[in-house]
Amino acid sequence: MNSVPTNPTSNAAAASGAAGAPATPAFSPLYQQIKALITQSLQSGEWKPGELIPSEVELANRFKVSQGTVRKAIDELAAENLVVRRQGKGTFVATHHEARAHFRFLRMVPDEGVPHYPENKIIDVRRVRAPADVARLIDLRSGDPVIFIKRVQSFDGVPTIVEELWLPGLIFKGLTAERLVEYKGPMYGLFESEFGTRMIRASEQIRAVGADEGAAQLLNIAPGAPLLCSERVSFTYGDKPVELRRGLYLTSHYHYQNELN
Amino acid sequence: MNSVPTNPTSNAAAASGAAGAPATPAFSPLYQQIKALITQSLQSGEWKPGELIPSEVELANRFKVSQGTVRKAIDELAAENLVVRRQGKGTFVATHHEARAHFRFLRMVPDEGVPHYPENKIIDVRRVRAPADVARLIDLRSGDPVIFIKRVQSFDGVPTIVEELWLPGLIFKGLTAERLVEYKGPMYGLFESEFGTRMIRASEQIRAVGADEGAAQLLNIAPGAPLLCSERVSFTYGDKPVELRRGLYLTSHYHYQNELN
DNA sequence: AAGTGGTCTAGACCACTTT
DNA sequence: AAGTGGTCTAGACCACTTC
Repeated sequence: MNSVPTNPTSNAAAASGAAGAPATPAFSPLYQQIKALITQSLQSGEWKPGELIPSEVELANRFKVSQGTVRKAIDELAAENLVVRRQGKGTFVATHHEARAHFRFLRMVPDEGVPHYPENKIIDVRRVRAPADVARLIDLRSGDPVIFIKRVQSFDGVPTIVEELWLPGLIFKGLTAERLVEYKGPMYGLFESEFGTRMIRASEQIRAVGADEGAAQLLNIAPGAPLLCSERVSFTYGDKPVELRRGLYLTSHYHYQNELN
Repeated sequence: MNSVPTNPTSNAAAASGAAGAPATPAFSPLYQQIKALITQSLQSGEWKPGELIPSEVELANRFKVSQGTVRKAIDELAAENLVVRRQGKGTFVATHHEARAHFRFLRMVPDEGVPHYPENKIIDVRRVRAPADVARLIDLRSGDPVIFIKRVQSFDGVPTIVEELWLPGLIFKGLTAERLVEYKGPMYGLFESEFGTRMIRASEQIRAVGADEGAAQLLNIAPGAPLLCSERVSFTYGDKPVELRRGLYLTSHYHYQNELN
């Protein structure tokens, strides 16, 4: 990455390219460099989720650029949900410990009535070796240690979601079944608070399948009944995949809500 | 809406609120007003899909504001996919007649290989009266004239999608079966070119269901086989709903791809 | 060379929150 | 009153496209 210039003109000078320099150096706009620096501070934990980051003026002084340039950098981070702006207060590191964040990744909403968060029942937690398909998806090697979690989520007492999670063992080393059972709220909140790993985006593949025996029993439905089947890979900073989640969703009274923009 | 002030200070003056004025007038930032004016020109067809809109400098002169303010307005329109910026060329009205737009609304992609657009087979086209549930969703009254379209879409010759579309009869008056059959490419392209109605966003509800007799026959599968079931309402300018689309998707070799950001 | 969008700066003032 | 993000301006220069 380019270094941040100490005066406004040096970037332009660099961009013009001195004789003998590589043909196509990876130049980027100043505000992108600032954005990368701020992202680094987020990733390193210099500012933790929920905390206030330095003001625009302060960051502008620190990086020796104008406030407008810092502003543009933060604008993009806000658009990517990495930070949250609050007028008069400051800019905060985004966190999964907020109602507004809960339904960004959980898209199941009731056919009638207002969305609410499901209850959580942990079925199984194990330390195992990664199967080939799992390893490939979360950037590990076959046989690497992973944590396997199985759970059922219920809305108003009705079991609706069966999920299996695969997590890199190295990152989530201290994760215990007890902690998972006692924890209320989104698992991403737990990951962020206790393992310093914040999920920032996810990629999901959705299919329809017939319920297998196991799922049918857990969801209290007939085997073969149609279920939504989701395979999701979640990414943390640097587009690093750190979770594979396979879910079966009963869509009799809830549905997957998606906005196409 | 507020009128655009002819000098930079008048908006601030208005925002401070004269004595005796309503308590909470609906003031909005200048750039939002400019954005609304540009959107109006898009909606009215002053600039048609694919066309170049006036340059930032020209718009700034027209509206008597600075280029920066126009820029911020256009930035938001670009973020909402209403226009497309191209450096050195200008800003263009977005259109569905582009490869890049095709997969914004069609989320079915192959499990392996690169996404491509399906072939289209029109099964039925009728002018009917809107059932209550359809009318409610696209902002009509029960019994209002609607156009009903049924079609099957195939990837590589394999029928994969059965869709039923409901369109307000008033807006799509001249729509004929012949035109639909001969038209290649996304239907949204046809709607935009020939009916001046451009879809700008959609809201989708997804479920898993068992195939009914009709769908099973069209998709060449067994009745009861699991299918993705989507109900989508599409909106044009002003958040006006103008299409209801109900689809059944066979997800044996294709899946619904979704990015959670 | 001229025109377009893209970046960067500097300074002013506003709206909101806290002290 | 002081500090924060939000808006708006004016001017400079850059990168890209077209003539």
